[in-house]
Amino acid sequence: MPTLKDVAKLAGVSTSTASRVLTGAANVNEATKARVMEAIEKLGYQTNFVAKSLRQRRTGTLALLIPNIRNPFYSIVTKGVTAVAKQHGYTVILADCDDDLQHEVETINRLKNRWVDGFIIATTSEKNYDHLLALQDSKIPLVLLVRKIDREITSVVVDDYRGGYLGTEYLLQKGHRRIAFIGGDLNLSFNRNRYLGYLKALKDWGVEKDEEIIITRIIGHEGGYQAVNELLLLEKKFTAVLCTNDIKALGAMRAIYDAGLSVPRDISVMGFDNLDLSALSIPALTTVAQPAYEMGEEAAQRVIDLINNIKPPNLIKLMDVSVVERDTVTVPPVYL
Amino acid sequence: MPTLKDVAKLAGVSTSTASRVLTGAANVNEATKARVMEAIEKLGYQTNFVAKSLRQRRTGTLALLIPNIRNPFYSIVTKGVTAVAKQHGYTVILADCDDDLQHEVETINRLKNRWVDGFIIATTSEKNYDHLLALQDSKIPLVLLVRKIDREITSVVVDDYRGGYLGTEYLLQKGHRRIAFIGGDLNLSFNRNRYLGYLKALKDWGVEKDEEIIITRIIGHEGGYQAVNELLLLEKKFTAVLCTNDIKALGAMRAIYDAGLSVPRDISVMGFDNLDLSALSIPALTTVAQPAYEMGEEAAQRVIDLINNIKPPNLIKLMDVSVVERDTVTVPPVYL
DNA sequence: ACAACCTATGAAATCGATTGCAGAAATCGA
DNA sequence: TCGATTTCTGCAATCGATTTCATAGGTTGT
Repeated sequence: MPTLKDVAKLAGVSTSTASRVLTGAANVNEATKARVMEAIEKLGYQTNFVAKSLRQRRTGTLALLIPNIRNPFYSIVTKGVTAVAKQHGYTVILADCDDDLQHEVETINRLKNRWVDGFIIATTSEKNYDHLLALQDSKIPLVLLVRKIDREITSVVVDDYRGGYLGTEYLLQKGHRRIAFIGGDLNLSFNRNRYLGYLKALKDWGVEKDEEIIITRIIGHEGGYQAVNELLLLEKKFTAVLCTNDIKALGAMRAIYDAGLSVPRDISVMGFDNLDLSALSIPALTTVAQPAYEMGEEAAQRVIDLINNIKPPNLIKLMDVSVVERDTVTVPPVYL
Repeated sequence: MPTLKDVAKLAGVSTSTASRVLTGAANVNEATKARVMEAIEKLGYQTNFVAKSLRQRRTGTLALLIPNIRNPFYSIVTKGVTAVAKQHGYTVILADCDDDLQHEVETINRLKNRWVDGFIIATTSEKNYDHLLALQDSKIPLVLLVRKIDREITSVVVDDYRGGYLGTEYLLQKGHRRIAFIGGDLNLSFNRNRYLGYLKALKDWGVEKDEEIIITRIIGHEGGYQAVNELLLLEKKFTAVLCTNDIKALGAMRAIYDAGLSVPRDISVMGFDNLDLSALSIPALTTVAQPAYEMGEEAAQRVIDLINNIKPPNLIKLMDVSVVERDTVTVPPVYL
């Protein structure tokens, strides 16, 4: 691989001048510039980014930490991040933390030593965030994504409260009054907010909440399946289920199907996320859509702004949600 | 951030000695070593990888290029790669090429300048591979993944021929004789091999192939949907469909469902991939499983071996496949 | 014509580590 | 005891770019 020295020699100038041509610095004679360009062309020279990084103390890389890339939501987020990063000439280092806090802490450390210019982090745990505060203190630009903590850190999150509200409201508008809730760990802010949105919608429509058809701490597909089975055992009638993600909703649908009931004729199901697979299920899942791609874009834009010392107008960007109507919600059966 | 110089000063030694302690070089006095370690501890020193990379001419990073991270198959592959990379102290740069050859070429160039130690590439196009040959020539370790080209390059691919054969055989064993085929572009080796496996199984069982129920060049969910609709119009009876991926299979299932028929009672459906979502569909999809995670692991191991000048025993690693029995395949309806 | 000021360029320092070479100190052998 | 060998350490070069500083030569203004 040719170096700048080779280019300079061929062009008959010093490396300083050759470098000036590359960086587009002002004072370079047109003729010399042309000679240098020619040499660059002839040798097929390309800047060595490692050397450049060392000298400039910046590497042109962004780190993106996510809990688990197998969750399709995060692969869409990732695409949004990389698209914007590429536009601005940044390379993205993707780190999958395997839903493990320890892993996350180690990764941050490792990448710090590699002089990553900025971090975008969808943290595994919202409770233990000492490492995030430490990172913030070390002055490396940091943007939190999806998950946020209770401190002054630039964040991009979805309006989960509104999402919970809209999803519930949609069911209420269809005529449902007995709406079961299948959610995740309420210690995570997004789960909690979706739940609060659900409660608020019920309240606004004058529907009494019923603790018995509210199930939380549910994880994954199997969790959704089990939750519905429990609900069906209760013999308490419910005509719709609001799930806090699409995966749980698919598990719920299977339980309903296995019980010999039909979606949406007997029970309507509502998801949350709008993953690709929600359009593929049979019947196709009605769900609250999160703008995953846009969130990735926004986070990347923000971290790049921080790198360039541009302060964002607001610390926390709340992304909007919307209901995507498909085939798992209909009016409730008359026998209620 | 403290540098090695700071450490050396605090320990009262030269940077050379401090460096020797870090790199674990032989001749360092135990007492000095201890003093240096103490200084490292006290300052919280951590090696600067940019400087280290420049001097050692290696960066400790691997590049993983994939066509599209939204394809869940590749997110599993990615996890396999990163797991092994981490074990060996490598950081992975993931590049999503958006199914675009030009994008792939540019990315390779960009990463070359960053002195990536090795490349793992699931190339977008198997036809245009000049850039891959050039990369091979530049002596940077390279492993091809999933997609392969017709040259002497270390590759990790799945035994697609056997996959096509096994899937078909499974249907034949269940009693099916009229098996439709819904496949992708036969110019891609994996599609072609799956198709050839299908033909061979038919032949081995003495079943005549029928071009009319063989549809190729199908893309995605919608493609699978359309393909089945065309097949149903033919009024040629078929009792099973072999799809060359799970997404197409889900599209096929929806078409069958929309036609008022039932899977598997009227028509059996077989997929290929064994994505997470194939377990979530209703009924759950019977499919030919590819060991995506293991392929990622294998590719990472191979590229690391190449970096360390360990030659692999065979140039092309053929990963095994297996049929995962779920609920979309049963014996054909009697009326045939 | 002379001071003041540009313009264009090169020499050398710098980023932060690793490593070849040389030499001091310690150990060994006879 | 003296030379030979081994052990340990430091100096300085190196990786490949960027950037500060100095300066030669040219231009401008008065």
